[in-house]
Amino acid sequence: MARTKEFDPDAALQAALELFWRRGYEATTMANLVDHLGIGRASIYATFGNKHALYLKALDRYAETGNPRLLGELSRPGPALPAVRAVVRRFAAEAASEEERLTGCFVTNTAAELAPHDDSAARRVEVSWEHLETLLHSALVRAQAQGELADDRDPRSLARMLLVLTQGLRVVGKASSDPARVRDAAEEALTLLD
Amino acid sequence: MARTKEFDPDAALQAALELFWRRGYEATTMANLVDHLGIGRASIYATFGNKHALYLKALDRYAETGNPRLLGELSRPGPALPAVRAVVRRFAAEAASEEERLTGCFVTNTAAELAPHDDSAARRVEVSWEHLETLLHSALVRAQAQGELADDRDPRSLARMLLVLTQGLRVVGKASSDPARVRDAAEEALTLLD
DNA sequence: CTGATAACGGACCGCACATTCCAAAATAAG
DNA sequence: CTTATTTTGGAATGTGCGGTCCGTTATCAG
Repeated sequence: MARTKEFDPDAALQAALELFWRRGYEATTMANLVDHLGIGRASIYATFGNKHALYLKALDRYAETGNPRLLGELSRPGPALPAVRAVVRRFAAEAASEEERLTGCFVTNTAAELAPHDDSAARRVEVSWEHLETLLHSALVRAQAQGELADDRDPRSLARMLLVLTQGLRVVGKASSDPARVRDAAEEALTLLD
Repeated sequence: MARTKEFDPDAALQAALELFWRRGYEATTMANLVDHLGIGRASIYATFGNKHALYLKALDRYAETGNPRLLGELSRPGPALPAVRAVVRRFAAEAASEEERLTGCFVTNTAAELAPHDDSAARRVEVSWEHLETLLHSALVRAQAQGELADDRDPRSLARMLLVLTQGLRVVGKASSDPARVRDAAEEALTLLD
């Protein structure tokens, strides 16, 4: 009946995610997207709506595919505390890397750039954080049940503290040149789990 | 010899700071600045250079005048730990407030929005963080000397951890609606000082 | 093969932005 | 008072943006 699409919408969305992730919302122009996705302007609009809608779709995709392996460790049976430590250390390592300077966490970036004046973006950020906090919380509860964590510790506030810390790591990593700073901060926070 | 300025450059800079602080760099237009400062476009350019230079001057002003009273407590003689706790709690309270959603910490905002692709802004952010870390560090060293903090704790990594945490508080506060989250996170982190 | 349909690329549009220009106004020195 | 000098507000400029339009091209049903 009609001509078929010449590009893979899924791959295009992934490419858009990469670009938004690296440069942010405002700094990414439609011309950049046309170049990077390798498809025509009109096709982008026909497929994804407008720039804002495309950004939200990219954010959704990031949230869905965002490191399922690492976070999966948090809910795997067995010792829970090592998984929590691994997640925090991973955040710190990424925050300290040179590459981080240019990318960071897409959710953190969205929180800082869009959340204050964009409700639909803020909602998604909130969902992501809620998700991570819940994952950390249940891992800590499990750790407590398994005797890895003292009974007098509060898993809820520990999870919140780790969540806030990870977001801080990403922000500090964006402008701080000294990798030791984020590493020290993470290790110090992890002593709360001893 | 010539006509005198009709406005106070210092007050104008303060007004520019307020605007940049509330809306960020990109979202603030020169037209907004003209309205808010109450002076003409040409006068702004003649006095401050261009938009970017004005932002940097506003950032410098923020760093100079940024809450000297609160941070001054950190170096005042007497018990040091209560001052550290007060600073962290202040950060948390501001991050949890409704107003925070719209302002946040100007340095944190700059780190997230400009630092990745603006070296001169990144340098100033780095200086501010270095300053806060140093203040916290020397307060903790003093606390240790005065027997308020156990000798086996490391003031350097504690200071770094608190610095990263405060930045995380500001970012999370920007998009998270639950004030308890940042409050719990801060209190949990402060138990590291017990 | 044929025609209806949808995707394609690139030209195009209106707008908003940062920056500059200019004529009028106001000041201070002589 | 006169004149040189600077400020001032508003108009003008040029650029780059997000979004749309349209002629062309490819696909599929019959």
